[in-house]
Amino acid sequence: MCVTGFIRGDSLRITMAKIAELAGVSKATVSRVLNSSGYVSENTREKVMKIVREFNFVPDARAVNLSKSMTRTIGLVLPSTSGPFYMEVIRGIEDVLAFDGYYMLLMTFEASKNKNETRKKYKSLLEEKRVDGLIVFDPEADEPFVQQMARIKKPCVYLGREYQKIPIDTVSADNETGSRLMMLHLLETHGFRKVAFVRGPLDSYHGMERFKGYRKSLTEWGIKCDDELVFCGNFTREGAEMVAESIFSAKPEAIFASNDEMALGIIHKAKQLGYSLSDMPAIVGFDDAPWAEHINPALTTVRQPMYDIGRTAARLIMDRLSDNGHKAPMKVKLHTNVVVRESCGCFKNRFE
Amino acid sequence: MCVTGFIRGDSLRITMAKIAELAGVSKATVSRVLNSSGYVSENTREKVMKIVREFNFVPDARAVNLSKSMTRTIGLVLPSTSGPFYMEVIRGIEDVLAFDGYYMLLMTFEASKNKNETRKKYKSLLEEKRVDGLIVFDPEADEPFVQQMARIKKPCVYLGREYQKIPIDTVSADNETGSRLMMLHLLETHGFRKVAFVRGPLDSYHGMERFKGYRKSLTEWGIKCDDELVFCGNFTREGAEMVAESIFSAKPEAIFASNDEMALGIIHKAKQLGYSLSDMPAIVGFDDAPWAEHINPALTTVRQPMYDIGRTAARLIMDRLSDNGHKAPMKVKLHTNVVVRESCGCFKNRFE
DNA sequence: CTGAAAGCGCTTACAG
DNA sequence: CTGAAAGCGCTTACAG
Repeated sequence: MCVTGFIRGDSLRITMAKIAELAGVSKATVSRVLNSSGYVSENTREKVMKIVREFNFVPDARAVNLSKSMTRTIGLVLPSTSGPFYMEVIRGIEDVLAFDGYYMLLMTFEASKNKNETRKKYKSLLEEKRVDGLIVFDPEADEPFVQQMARIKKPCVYLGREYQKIPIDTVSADNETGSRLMMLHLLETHGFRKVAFVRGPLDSYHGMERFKGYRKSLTEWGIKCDDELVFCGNFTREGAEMVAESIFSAKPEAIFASNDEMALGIIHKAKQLGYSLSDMPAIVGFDDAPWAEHINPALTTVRQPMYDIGRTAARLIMDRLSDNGHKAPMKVKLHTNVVVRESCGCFKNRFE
Repeated sequence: MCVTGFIRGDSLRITMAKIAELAGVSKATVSRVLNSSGYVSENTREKVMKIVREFNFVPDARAVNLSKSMTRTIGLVLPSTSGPFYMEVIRGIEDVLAFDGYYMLLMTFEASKNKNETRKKYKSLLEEKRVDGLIVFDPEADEPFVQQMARIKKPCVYLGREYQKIPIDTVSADNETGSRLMMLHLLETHGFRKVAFVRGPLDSYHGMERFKGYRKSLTEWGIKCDDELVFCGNFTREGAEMVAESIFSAKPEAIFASNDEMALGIIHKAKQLGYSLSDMPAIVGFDDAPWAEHINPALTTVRQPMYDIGRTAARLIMDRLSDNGHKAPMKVKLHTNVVVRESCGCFKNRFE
């Protein structure tokens, strides 16, 4: 059986109409066979499947999407892919999406110069129905914008912040408490009293949260927050190396860098300045970067449950998609925890 | 002007037909305005845009895709997201896609148990026209399967391998030459003659390539390839730690682990066994993992240009998409290079 | 159990 | 410069 115009196995231009014609049935029947929906006699099912296989026919997803009014795709927006742990978020999300047969559209802020352009772009992902739902990690998005996102009334969860006043799903880790847990370790376990803090960029939401935790802890312990012990960084290693000397000259017992990159820079500088591992002040970070356990001394830091954040967010989206019930927005908050290694002074110099 | 059934700003159920009706023109005209295609009088353009803005109308991408017969989406398939450098590939690809206004659909092997299932899935991405093109990093895909991919006759580039006999675009880094460059460094610069090699899983294509480079170098230098110096690993740190002791007892001058994870495991074990940094044999890796420069000693390793691989692949796809010329498949091969740090013996113990 | 027909929401020649 | 109409390739009540 050779039909003019088509080559077997060439799925390029074959459509359901052709399959129907060749099988001697209607498009509706082919559709039923392919979707296992409605009744089809075993006989015609066979007949149809034979042709389908012969031509390796695969329905056009764009047409299916339009008809069924869905896409089986979830958008994911991340600040970057190179960050230490965004990959964990992706993994958490993919695990649940793959299970439900959904696809993931990935977009980052990295490739574009203008953040607001990127925001417009991810917003339209939802508006133009290119995705059924959206997961966004954009902690610098301001409230009016997030309000707009909420008004689209499509499944959308923001990661990393709570936006308490906005009716939108969020999943975040408690950065402030993370800071406080670290301070607890430094103040209680080690008995330090003079703890320096290296801030991130002042417009960073998480940087702010972490700093708040530091200050509140000091207050709780009745320690005055000394401005001389608070330093400005920009979350980069280089930036931290620049201020490292002035930090050292303030003679702190411990240095709390608000991310691991900066902690690394400070440790590096300390070595350059001739500090040995044993007389270096305690230096701790935040994030638990993939290399944090490998550096020398191994870095004590705060870990955010990135995988769980991704997983929880994806679950939330899937729920919204199936229930389509108008449940109240959820504000999920996950725990951070301190990963104790060597750089705080615990287990110091195990192999030396 | 309040139209029944619609709330301003509610883009949920408004379609082009409604916009046309409200603006008192035809759908065709609205389409022309929105796409800036064909002639439209300034007057009607204004009229239409006013309504469009008022209702925040965004055309349904699914319908556009179906009509225009495209999706502006490229699929990307990766072994995992947690690997050391896949993120670089993503970044390279995204940089060019974002520039051309394309979207990226990401899929990994990680979330699924069965590799062949995943292959079927990414193949259908192209068949069902969910994406316009596909970039695949799946070095374990066998030739018959890749043949099938080639026959789909849609833009598709395979990363990491050449598949010389198959007419399909590929972009890969030269792993074998990478190994040889490393061996050159070990043999020539350091004058080592007794170099152990730790293989990856035997079914790994890259593992094979790297091993070949090792053997060829030895042959070239007239050194007999001693089986006693070749060890089996599985690309994991734990696996390497298991064989580390037997490696040491063979007393090699240098140990070439065919990836960084294994090098790390061996270094770790060496420390545990009491080796000091100065009497440890040279230990080098492959991949340049993000933490490779941070460990102690800093790891000498081979670097693949992952960003360039991604970028090149995306460019290739974009070209295919615009030209739609039937140019011959391209086999792009990029260079690897040795990153010299401390673990080979160069700059040993700078800060000690 | 099966088919004719309308519909999903756009685009694009073709007339005028 | 603009509109009527066909088309993209499916799905889905509705009849029978």
